[in-house]
Amino acid sequence: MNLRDLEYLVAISRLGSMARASVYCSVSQSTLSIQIKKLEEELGAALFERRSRRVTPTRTGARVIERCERILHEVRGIREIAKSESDPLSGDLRLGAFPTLAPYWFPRIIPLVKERFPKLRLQLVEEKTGQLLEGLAAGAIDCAVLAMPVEQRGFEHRRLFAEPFYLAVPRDHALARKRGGKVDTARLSGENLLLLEEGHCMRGQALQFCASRGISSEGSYMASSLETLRNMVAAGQGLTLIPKIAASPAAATGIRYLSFSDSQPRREIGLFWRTSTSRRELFVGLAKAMADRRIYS
Amino acid sequence: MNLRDLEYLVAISRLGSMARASVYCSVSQSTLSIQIKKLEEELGAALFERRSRRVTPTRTGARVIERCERILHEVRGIREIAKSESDPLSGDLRLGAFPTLAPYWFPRIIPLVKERFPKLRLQLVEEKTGQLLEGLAAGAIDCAVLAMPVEQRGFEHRRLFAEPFYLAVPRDHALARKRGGKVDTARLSGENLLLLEEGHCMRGQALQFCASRGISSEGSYMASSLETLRNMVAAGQGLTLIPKIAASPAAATGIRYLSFSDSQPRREIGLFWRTSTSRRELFVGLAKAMADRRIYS
DNA sequence: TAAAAATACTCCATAGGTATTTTAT
DNA sequence: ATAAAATACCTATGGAGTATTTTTA
Repeated sequence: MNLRDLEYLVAISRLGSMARASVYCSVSQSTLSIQIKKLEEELGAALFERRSRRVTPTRTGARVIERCERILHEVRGIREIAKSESDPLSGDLRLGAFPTLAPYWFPRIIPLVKERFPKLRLQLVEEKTGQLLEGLAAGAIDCAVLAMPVEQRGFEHRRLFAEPFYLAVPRDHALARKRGGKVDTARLSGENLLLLEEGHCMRGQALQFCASRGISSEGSYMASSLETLRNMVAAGQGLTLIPKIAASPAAATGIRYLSFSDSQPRREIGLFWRTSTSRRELFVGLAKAMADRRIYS
Repeated sequence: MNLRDLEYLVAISRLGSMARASVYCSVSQSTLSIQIKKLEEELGAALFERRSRRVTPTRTGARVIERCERILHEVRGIREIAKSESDPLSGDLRLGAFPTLAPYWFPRIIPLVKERFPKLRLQLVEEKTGQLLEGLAAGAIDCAVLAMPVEQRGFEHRRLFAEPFYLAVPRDHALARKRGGKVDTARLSGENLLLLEEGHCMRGQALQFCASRGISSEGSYMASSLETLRNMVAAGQGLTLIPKIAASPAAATGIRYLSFSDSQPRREIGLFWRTSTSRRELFVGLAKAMADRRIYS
């Protein structure tokens, strides 16, 4: 059996004649005659009654042809799907980002994607880096915005931007009074740096920052979000690092954000996808658009 | 595109590997690789992502494979239909009969068919001969019980039985008093023979009977059924012919049925089907069973 | 290095064509 | 006599095989 055979069946049934159907199918009459005969032999049942002026389906044939029509409809559906998604800039796109970036960054790139890739249906996924990598590897996510570097193999990426961390201090803290809003890391010894809980990539970055500068990070409490950290700082529990994108003035109640007068800690952000993807072209384009766009308003 | 290709798609998707799917499909790995590539080219879309350890469907591929599974399910359905109906003694059978036979004969052959052709689903159609011939020719009816001869070409038949006509007379009629329940056609001149309306094959038979024996048949009223004719006879409106099968004692209220002492009028009944049918075997068998069965209890 | 897919080539089964015969009206 | 399907015979496309190369972890 063969999809073409099914088309023959339907055509013969519709036109009531093998000769006419052969014209419709652009094959010879003998081809139809032979193919139908073969199919009947394969199925072990007569599908058509050959009459003098016309060919009519048998009862069995009629039931078979009904199904053929459904099948051919599904096949047309397959071609439609392929056609509509053959444009690499269309279709569903599941984009992941980690929690200390996602809520601040997603709102800014949604309009960008809408404008530059209007046929893309964007689905946003906020997960910690570990989950994102799993999802990416499993194919549940198409691409993800991650802090670099990423150890796991099998991914390709484009760098999007580097983002500085600010030091968040209580408004009434001694450091907050430094003019210029800058602080020297040497001044931080003895301060308590508040950290996010395990699993957040930013926790690692903060720990690295502490380690490289001999700062204590024996946080008695671990926050599960930047917002909690911010509240803790405002409540005078300690200091913390806040990525620039999350340090909007509107969220500065009771807090001052200081940059560093010596070396600025930062995170490098990239867009990652599976090396094996068939949508590489799209992802490269996306990354380019995302890198071009000014993130900080 | 090709049904086999669709099976390949599904197998690869299920097994996550072309090599494993090739074993499952009993073809070589290269065959799958090539066929899938061709299909992807034909559709203009990537269906699988080739990764180092496994092959996974792309978004498009997943949607296509969904449809493939439906299609393959329908195809299995086609094979099922063919298998279940490949037994010529099974399936639906639309059997027609004309109105002066159908209501008396159908009840007697239903048990016969049930017993001898248990897998046959019998559908009974009662129509006048003209309609039956049309339905038969159009394929709406598979076979029909008709009074012979049938002029129209394209049909084959087997004779089932010959059925005598009785003369129905009012119980108090002079003819009813003849001993032995027999009547000579010579005694019928001057009697009024009641007829069925146009379209009933039995009307033609009755007219022929009248013509061949010089009997008047200027019926002022034409009945639409044997039951009406019977009522009219009982009411003393005239005489009529009644086929033996319809002349049960239970239906004899106020009526006597007489046979003829000279030549007995009769109708010959046969089972007819299209010459082009693919179920000839079944119809011949059916006719044989019907002819064997004693009709009159 | 190993495991998988892709490629190169060869072969042949079969869909398809043309010409002709058979069948049924 | 005509119109349609079936058949005979030939061609060629493309599905499938084996052997090998490429790719990626």
